[in-house]
Amino acid sequence: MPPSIPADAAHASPLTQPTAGPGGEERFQRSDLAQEVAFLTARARGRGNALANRLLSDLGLKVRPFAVLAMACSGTNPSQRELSGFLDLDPSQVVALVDMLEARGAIRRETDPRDRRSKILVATEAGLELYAQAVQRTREAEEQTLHALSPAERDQLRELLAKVVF
Amino acid sequence: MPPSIPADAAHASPLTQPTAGPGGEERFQRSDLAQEVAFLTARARGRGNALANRLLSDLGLKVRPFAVLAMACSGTNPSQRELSGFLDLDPSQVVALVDMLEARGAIRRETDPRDRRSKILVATEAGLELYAQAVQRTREAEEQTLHALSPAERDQLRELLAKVVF
DNA sequence: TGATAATATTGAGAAAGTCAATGATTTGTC
DNA sequence: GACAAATCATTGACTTTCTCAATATTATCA
Repeated sequence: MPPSIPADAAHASPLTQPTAGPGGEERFQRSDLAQEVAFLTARARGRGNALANRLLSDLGLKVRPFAVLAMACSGTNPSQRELSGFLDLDPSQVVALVDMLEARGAIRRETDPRDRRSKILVATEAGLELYAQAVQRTREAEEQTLHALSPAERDQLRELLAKVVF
Repeated sequence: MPPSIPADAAHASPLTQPTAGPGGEERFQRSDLAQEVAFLTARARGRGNALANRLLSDLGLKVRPFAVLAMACSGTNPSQRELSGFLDLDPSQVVALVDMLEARGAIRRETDPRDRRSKILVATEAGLELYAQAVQRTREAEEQTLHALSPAERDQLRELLAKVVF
């Protein structure tokens, strides 16, 4: 067996140290990609989403329906169009989510008297209760997701992200 | 026209001020949901992703393939399994992405001599050039996405997110 | 009044995510 | 050394999510 040192050097045979580090992924943390905010953000949202979905599952909810419910419970009386914009969802996706939550009796559609084309979402009593339960789960998810950050750092992160997206 | 003050208060008829504010979504920014880091993160990644995809489109790339290419170009010699973990993708998704990039001639699979089950990804010359082009696009996307933040704030954000996800 | 635009909705098709099964290979155990 | 169990890449089926065009209803504007 040859000493596993191929002849050419440039970029043809980087098989010299395939799995160098311990066993983890620390090896990748210095890559260009790992420095991109976009990558870090995607990873954070992926992890957070997965955890939140898990914690919400016993309520028969996922993150998306939760967001719609939360807005219906917010007292801001959003229309579906506004929700579509605020939650970055296609109008047709909002329809599906609202259908589901309305079928569960958590929210109601009320046609806006000012503009009878649009439907305003309002929470039912049951919806408010469901939301109260769900919020506990998402708070726990946030707690776990951000456990590496101090309270001050969490506020910092929240404010920086708010600056970015608003 | 009545003074638009419905008889019941609680949660039955919130049709009083459907579209109060100017025209935008400032109205929703004080909702509970808008305070959740998870929501802000999802929004940031959604916006950033969409922009990056747009800027990468003339290279025939999207964010996901770009990430795989970036790791193949990183000099860390990742296996597909490692990529799956690092990028939060199902192994089968990695297969599809690698197939595509390999068909384009941007990367190659090399079976790890230390473990002949796993394949290590390495960039070709053409892949390195493609990556160089692509990185310009993603830098521009990051620039635009984070335009509201100062350089110091961008570093802060990067470090906070890194703490969260690593 | 009539033309134009916006809202919710439907439906179709593409893309992405999830999961189980498989062949090849490695690792651990006797 | 042989055998069982675990791991990697891969395939395929399946579900969920995304994206887009078309439509009926209602508003807005000239």
